[in-house]
Amino acid sequence: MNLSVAEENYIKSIYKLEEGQESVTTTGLAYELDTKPASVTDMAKKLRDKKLIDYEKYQGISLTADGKKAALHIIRRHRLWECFLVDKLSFSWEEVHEIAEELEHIRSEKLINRLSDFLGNPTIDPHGDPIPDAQGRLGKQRTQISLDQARTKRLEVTAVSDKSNALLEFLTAKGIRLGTHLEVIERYEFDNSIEIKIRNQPAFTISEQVSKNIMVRPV
Amino acid sequence: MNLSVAEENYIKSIYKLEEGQESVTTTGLAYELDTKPASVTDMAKKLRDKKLIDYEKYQGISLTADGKKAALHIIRRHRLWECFLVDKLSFSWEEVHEIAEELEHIRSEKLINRLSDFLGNPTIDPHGDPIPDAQGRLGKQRTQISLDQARTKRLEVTAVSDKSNALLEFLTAKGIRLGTHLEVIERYEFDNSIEIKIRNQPAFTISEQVSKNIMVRPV
DNA sequence: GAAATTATTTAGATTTGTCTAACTTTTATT
DNA sequence: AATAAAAGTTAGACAAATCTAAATAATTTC
Ligand SMILES: [Mn+2]
Ligand SMILES: [Mn+2]
Ligand SMILES: [Mn+2]
Ligand SMILES: [Mn+2]
Repeated sequence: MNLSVAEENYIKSIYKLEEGQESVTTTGLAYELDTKPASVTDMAKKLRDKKLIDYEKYQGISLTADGKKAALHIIRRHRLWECFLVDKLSFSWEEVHEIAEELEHIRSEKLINRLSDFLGNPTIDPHGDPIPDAQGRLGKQRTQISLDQARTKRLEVTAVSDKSNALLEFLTAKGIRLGTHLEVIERYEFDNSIEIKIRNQPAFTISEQVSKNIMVRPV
Repeated sequence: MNLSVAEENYIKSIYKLEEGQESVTTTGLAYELDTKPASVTDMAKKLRDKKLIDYEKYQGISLTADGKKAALHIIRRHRLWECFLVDKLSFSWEEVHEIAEELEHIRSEKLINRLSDFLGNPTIDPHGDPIPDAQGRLGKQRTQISLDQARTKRLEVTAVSDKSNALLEFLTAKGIRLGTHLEVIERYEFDNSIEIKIRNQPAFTISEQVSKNIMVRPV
């Protein structure tokens, strides 16, 4: 199956929406891809013809087994390139998503497997997301929850859900990276903001919007 | 100036043909790009509108200064990616052209300059071709001539003109690489074939077609 | 220098991916 | 249940890149 760049981007976005439990709607996918609902309907028909999605009009979209497999291969490429950019070319984690968005469409099995070897076959990308293997399999992920739901005090940052520049730059500024250990000092019920402390640095407060997008595990 | 993949491929091919002294004709460019003359005429109008080429109907095509600059930037990207594939991912020189043909279109100044640094700012690619700098300037090339025209006996291979799989695999099989030192034993006038010797290995004969595509310098 | 051949351009079609505007279906509200 | 609002689809258009077939220009051959 040889997919166009546009088709690959759709498949990847559908996977992302499905992953977030949301049922995939025409409008939601249009928003995700920064396009119009009419365009989504058109593409949905095409992807259905290629048996990559199940789609009946007015009934929403879901990936078939083939579609899911395709998605995982694109995600593998995306995340491996992100690793390359960060580990080898010293890009920061907020810069890589955009470039990987293009690199992920370079089609060569050999290239991507060599790249993986060159990087030491990493299993998570610079944002803490797991990298599928050459067969498109995801290793079982470590249990992680979002910081706003964590109920223990001492936590380690394992991933970031939102990859926007805005959030990633904010986290960098605050000294929050993958692997950062933090301690919850206080939770304020009023606005669900959280006061946290990193090592010996002075404590500071982060909003619910931020804490929802930081994934952590107890430590 | 934001160019499409198709436009970039045209610009690069025009540069290549101009470089080879040939005047750039519609049919010649169509052949080079594996497309049809009618398509070339269409694209020629578009590139003229963008002021990248001079073109008047029936009068052939030539790059403007802007077009030449654009070409050199694409060539820089192509050749740097080739270096990456060979030096870092251990691809062989006959495998890299095709993949670089896609990678060259990834648009990010920062990416390509970081890549260049990562590779140690190489000045020649795996086929012996010079790599333009970030400003699109080519360093002065070492004087080289094709093996069929060389008049001295002891020579060093500096580049290969033809990048086809067929030739590159042949050269690899014969032990001819960039930097290989060879000695001309005999030139046969009948078919312009040449008998050569590499180090202590037994001499062998290569055809004019091959020797025309091997660039050398006296040593 | 006229005829034949070759090169180039144009006209009209096609595919892919997108859009707007109009229409239809579904869902929410009263 | 009727109506209003939101969500989704269709119809028709457009731009990019390509093609085939037909027309035209340039070049070569005799
Ligand atoms: Mn992409
Ligand atoms: Mn990522
Ligand atoms: Mn290319
Ligand atoms: Mn090369």
